Amino acid sequence: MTQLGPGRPRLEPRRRHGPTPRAEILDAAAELFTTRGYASTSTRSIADAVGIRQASLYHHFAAKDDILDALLDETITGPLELARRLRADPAPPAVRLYALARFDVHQLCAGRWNLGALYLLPELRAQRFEGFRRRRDELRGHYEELAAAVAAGSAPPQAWVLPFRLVESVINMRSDDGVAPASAPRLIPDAVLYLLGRHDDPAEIRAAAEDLLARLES
Amino acid sequence: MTQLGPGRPRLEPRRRHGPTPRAEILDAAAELFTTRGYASTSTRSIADAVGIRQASLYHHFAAKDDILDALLDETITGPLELARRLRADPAPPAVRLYALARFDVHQLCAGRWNLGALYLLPELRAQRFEGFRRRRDELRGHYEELAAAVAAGSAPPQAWVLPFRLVESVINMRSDDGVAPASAPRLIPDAVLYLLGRHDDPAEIRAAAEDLLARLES
DNA sequence: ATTATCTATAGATCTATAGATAATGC
DNA sequence: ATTATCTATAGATCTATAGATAATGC
Repeated sequence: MTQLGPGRPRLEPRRRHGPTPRAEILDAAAELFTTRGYASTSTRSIADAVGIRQASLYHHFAAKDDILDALLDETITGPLELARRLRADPAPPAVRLYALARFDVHQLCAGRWNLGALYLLPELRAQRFEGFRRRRDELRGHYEELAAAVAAGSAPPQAWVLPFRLVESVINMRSDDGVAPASAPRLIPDAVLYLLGRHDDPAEIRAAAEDLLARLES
Repeated sequence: MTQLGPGRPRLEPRRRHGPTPRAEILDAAAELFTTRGYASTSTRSIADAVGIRQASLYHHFAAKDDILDALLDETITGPLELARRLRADPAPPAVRLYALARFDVHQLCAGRWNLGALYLLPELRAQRFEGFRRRRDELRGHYEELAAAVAAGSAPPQAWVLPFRLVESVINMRSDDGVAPASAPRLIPDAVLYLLGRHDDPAEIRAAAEDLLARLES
């Protein structure tokens, strides 16, 4: 069949396309966890979606928990690394905040599944996921620090807590509409600036943020 | 023991305080569903939290589904009824939108459990919960209609989709912080107006919205 | 008679482990 | 030898139903 390396051949053809069995499992789990829920998704249904036996999952992950944790880690790493780099960057805070929001919204929209929806799972309150929660709290702290530096006098008091929430809102939009809103990568960062009292045309900041992202990603 | 009416006495003392066994069950389920997840909460654990046997739940609800549906219905009814009344009200759109946001945020904050967190459960995509989804979509439509009427020229394009999302964000705040943010009932409605281009002091609109709510609730 | 509980249990899962098997690669 | 799969299954659930029981209220 489609034998790619060592190991006993599968009985079923490949149904997910990923570079490794691990990636195939993560892709299937991402779909099922986001559309049916984590606890409602059995390891059997993940295996079925991949085209392997239920027990074969355990060659790649020691427990069901670990599949969810791997997905969470994948999604938080990008924005968190970016936020850390932005912290030390000499660009103006408004440009840095715009860049972070734009990157984060794009990633939340671009993925094949709405992985951001996993962030709100009550299951993440368990001790098992403390590592993820801490990383996400750090990301939120970076947003708030940047937003506080950007906020102008006319903005509503405490508006600096809202940019992070506006970015998260694309998760809800995507969940309600079924597709990622095409306008979000521009609308949300623009709204972030506006809400913080920057009412001038954001074109300049937007362009500077794109340059900054290109610079930091290289 | 604390025998309040007909029926065989419980073996355990009451642990939840509600006017009826049904209310006790809903209270226990609200806590467990929001803190551990819907699918992760067994009917046994709900019964334990109430102080009855697992099978006794089924005297009050025909299925586990129905407990969740009852909770969802409780939370959407208030804002939805208000939004319907506001639609025909002669008050200015900004006052009506402020009133709706203020009422909704207050309810999301005031409840003993963070029931809004249930809205994002992937389980709600099942056919079973279509009724709830439709009611929530209607509420969202009311927000967008009012917001579009309020939006001033300087607001970011499509900003009218954001007020509903800002209101929802108190769910995430409450989930992340563990407690409802005390400032939210003022911050969020203020931010809604600000984001739609109304930058003048919101005190007047706020006062008018309070009056409107007092009038409509009587 | 009606009600709300109880006991007991069927039948269907579900996660994870043990150990066999069929490839590749040295 | 190493790897990725397979088969088989233990043991622990979990939801829902059947039917008994112990109150209240007419």
